Amino acid sequence: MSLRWALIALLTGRPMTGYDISKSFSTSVAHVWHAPDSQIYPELNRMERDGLLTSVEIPWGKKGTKKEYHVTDEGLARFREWMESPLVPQRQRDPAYLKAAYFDFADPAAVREQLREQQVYWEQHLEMLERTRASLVDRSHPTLAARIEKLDEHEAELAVRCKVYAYDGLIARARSELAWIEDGFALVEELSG
Amino acid sequence: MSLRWALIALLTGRPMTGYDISKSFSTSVAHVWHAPDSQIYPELNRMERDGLLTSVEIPWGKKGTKKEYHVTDEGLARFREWMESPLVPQRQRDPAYLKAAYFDFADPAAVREQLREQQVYWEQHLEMLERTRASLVDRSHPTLAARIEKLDEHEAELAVRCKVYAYDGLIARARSELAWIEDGFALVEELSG
DNA sequence: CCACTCATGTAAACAGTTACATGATTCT
DNA sequence: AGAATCATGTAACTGTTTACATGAGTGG
Repeated sequence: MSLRWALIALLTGRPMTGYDISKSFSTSVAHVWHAPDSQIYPELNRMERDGLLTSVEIPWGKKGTKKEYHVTDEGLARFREWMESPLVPQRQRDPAYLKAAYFDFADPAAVREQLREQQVYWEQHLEMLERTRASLVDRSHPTLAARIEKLDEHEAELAVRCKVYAYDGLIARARSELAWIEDGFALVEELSG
Repeated sequence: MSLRWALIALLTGRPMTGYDISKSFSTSVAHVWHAPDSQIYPELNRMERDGLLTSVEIPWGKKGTKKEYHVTDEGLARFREWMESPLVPQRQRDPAYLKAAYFDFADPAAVREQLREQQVYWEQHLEMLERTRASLVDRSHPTLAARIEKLDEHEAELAVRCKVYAYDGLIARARSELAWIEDGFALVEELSG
């Protein structure tokens, strides 16, 4: 259900077509919420049907049109409702921890290899998060820039702080994963030694 | 698919009935992988059909029987295969971060309330993780105790270290969440001030 | 005999993944 | 002319959640 709110959140910045949204979801939004095209387009249609969005047909090329989605008052009200409703704690379901608990069942070399892969992944992820955080602070981030255009300086500052706060959480998580992976290398030495 | 491996992982400790497993999944295993009864029983049947488990009918009371599941060699081999196969990085999909990025859309009092709830949840969760970690270190944890009975002291020590390592990761994550929530309280002061 | 635990599921709905499908437009 | 991008999906499948269903055994 959160996909719905992630879509509204994005569209409060500026109206977008399904394609624009889909591109955002494969870049910056993906840090907070991932979804493939095949989930986005049908959900946009359902949201329009439910009155949370309206769409404007925009000519594209000679014959084609594209649909630009706008958040309705109803959509914004529902978004606020969700924002203020209690957050249900996520159930733990991360294969990395499950595997770690049983590292003694696997070949230490294979474990080391997996740790290396995870390390590369999280290092790249962390770098991306830090780049995005910087683009929020200096307000060069395109979606943020579009959003804060409509706001006064005080409101803009608060909007930026919230986004930076979210990224700080993600960055802390990434660092914590990397520290844990580092400890994993020490553990695997014991397993093979 | 990881449910399957979580089930085998648990059953490598000792043979269990569906009910035992289901109880484990609502207590200690839930720290690493959550699943409800309605997912566990059908999966056990599929795993038996696929030759990963065998079951022994055990009389229960006067008329009834219960099924005790044992991991087969095939099951153990497949588990090792999974353990040594690359770990696909989890896509980010945590409503807490999505909400945080848009805190400026919500009433600060509502945000503060949610932060408090999250704080209570993570504090309790952390306490439970630390209790479980302690029971692994002193080897009083029932599933672990059953598992290490079959092992020599060196192997037992390694098995314990792996489980402790997994819990250390979960504990670090919980602490990181709590620190982030703490920062959230500071942020919400700015939003309402 | 009543409540609780033990025991095992089914059914429907929802969320998410993977693979496939198609055609127009713009850039080189 | 061909490649890349813009644009929008459908279909089949897997995984997860929620609600419901049922009955035997055990302890007070």
